[in-house]
Amino acid sequence: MKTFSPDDENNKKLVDFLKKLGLNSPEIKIVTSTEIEFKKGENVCKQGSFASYIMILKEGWLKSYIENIHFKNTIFKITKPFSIIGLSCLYGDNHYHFGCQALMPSKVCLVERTVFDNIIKGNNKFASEIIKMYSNSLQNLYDRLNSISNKQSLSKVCDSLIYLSEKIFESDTISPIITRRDIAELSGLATENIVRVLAELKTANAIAIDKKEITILDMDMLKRFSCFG
Amino acid sequence: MKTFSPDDENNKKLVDFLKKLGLNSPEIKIVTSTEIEFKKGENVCKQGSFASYIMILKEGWLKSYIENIHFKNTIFKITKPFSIIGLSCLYGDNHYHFGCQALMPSKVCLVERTVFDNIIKGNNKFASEIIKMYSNSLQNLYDRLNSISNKQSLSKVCDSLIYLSEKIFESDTISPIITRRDIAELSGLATENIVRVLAELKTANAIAIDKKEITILDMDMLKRFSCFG
DNA sequence: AATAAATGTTGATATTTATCAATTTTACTT
DNA sequence: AAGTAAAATTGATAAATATCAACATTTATT
Repeated sequence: MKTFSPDDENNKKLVDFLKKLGLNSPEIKIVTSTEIEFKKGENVCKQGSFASYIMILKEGWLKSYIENIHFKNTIFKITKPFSIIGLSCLYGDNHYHFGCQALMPSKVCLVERTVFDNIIKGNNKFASEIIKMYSNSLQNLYDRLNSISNKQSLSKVCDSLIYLSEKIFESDTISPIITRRDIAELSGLATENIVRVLAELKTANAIAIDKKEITILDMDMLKRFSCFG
Repeated sequence: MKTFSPDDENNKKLVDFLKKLGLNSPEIKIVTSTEIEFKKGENVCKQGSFASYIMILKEGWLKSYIENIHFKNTIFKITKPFSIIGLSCLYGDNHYHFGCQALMPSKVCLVERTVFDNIIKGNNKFASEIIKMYSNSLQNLYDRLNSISNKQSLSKVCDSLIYLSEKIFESDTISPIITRRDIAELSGLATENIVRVLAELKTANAIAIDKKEITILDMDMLKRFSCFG
């Protein structure tokens, strides 16, 4: 008698995801052969280090960020399964231009860059799907840049909350795995200001706060604040 | 007797560029069939409008930017021939997520999105080259985000000058087609601050200013300021 | 369960940058 | 070449945000 563990279930979903991207069974076998576990807070990749791998997030949550000299990070993406991380390093100067850290215990498949590249070159459907991911990544970065570069704190925080709710958690509730500091680094602000803006939004009944969990009560209001600048 | 105009010369270079990307003669014919001229200051594409075309810059210079409600733009890229613009719109929600304007009289080849997509799907070498461009675009956006989100004005301006000198003009001299306002929008600062920081850099003998033309005298110093944060 | 460590919160203050206003210089148009 | 428009510059001021310090709360560890 065969028993199904949560892991089997997850494996099946991963294979489905990869099939939809156009990979055949041998290719799927190749890209899922190396699996690594990361604890909460562990570095999945370090900015500046040699970019040997493209990573496929199989389980857990990650944050990708750019770090500057004074250890002040800018998070530009939160990722959930199943996502591919490191596409920007597929070509270029061979180094990761960003850091990536696990927000909770996570499992990641590592695929050597050259292997990944060869699959792309031999599989048009897959190449096309990868290009779609690049398009999305660029659009996401444009959105971040727009928010961070020419808006004020209230709008920035609203943008971050909208991003987390709509794009990441697909829920009114933002998981407590996201800290105030994460929101700060996502918004390009200091943590203390996040706390203050969140308090404002709570007073305006736009959000509810239960310890670290934030629930969006009035998305329209957040969007108005976001547009207002 | 055949006479060569500057335009013929330019056509030849464009064809060479496209050949290197892996396009064959019929494909080159297709992507260069529609050519449009833009005057200085004209919109090449407008943020929010329907994204029908991928654009190939054949002659001139363009700036790509994100505009917010209060008409405060953030330039994220300056482009010179030969560059492909609009790759982020190849898939997705069918709208340009950025605006693009001619910095001087420019010529652009328009390629319908679907046509471009079909070529990618049938030409592995070209797909691979396009993916390289996506990688570069992402890396450039990471750099911009890093500069704009967690540095101070001096460092931001240095980043912009380094970008313009090394990546764009490939010269110590930054062309006067770049205005103070352009540098401001590239750095995420107000124009008045750009003037002040440039004056500072001039005093420090890091740059020389002749009207609108800026010459970098001490790149090392700029890089130190850039890193300092 | 107790303790330590990390995260969150609040108020006061300093710093940075934007804005505004006035003027000069440069570029464009006829 | 004159006149107009656009861009650059300067100083003064206002606004926004970061920083610092002190403390509270939550989470992790033994």
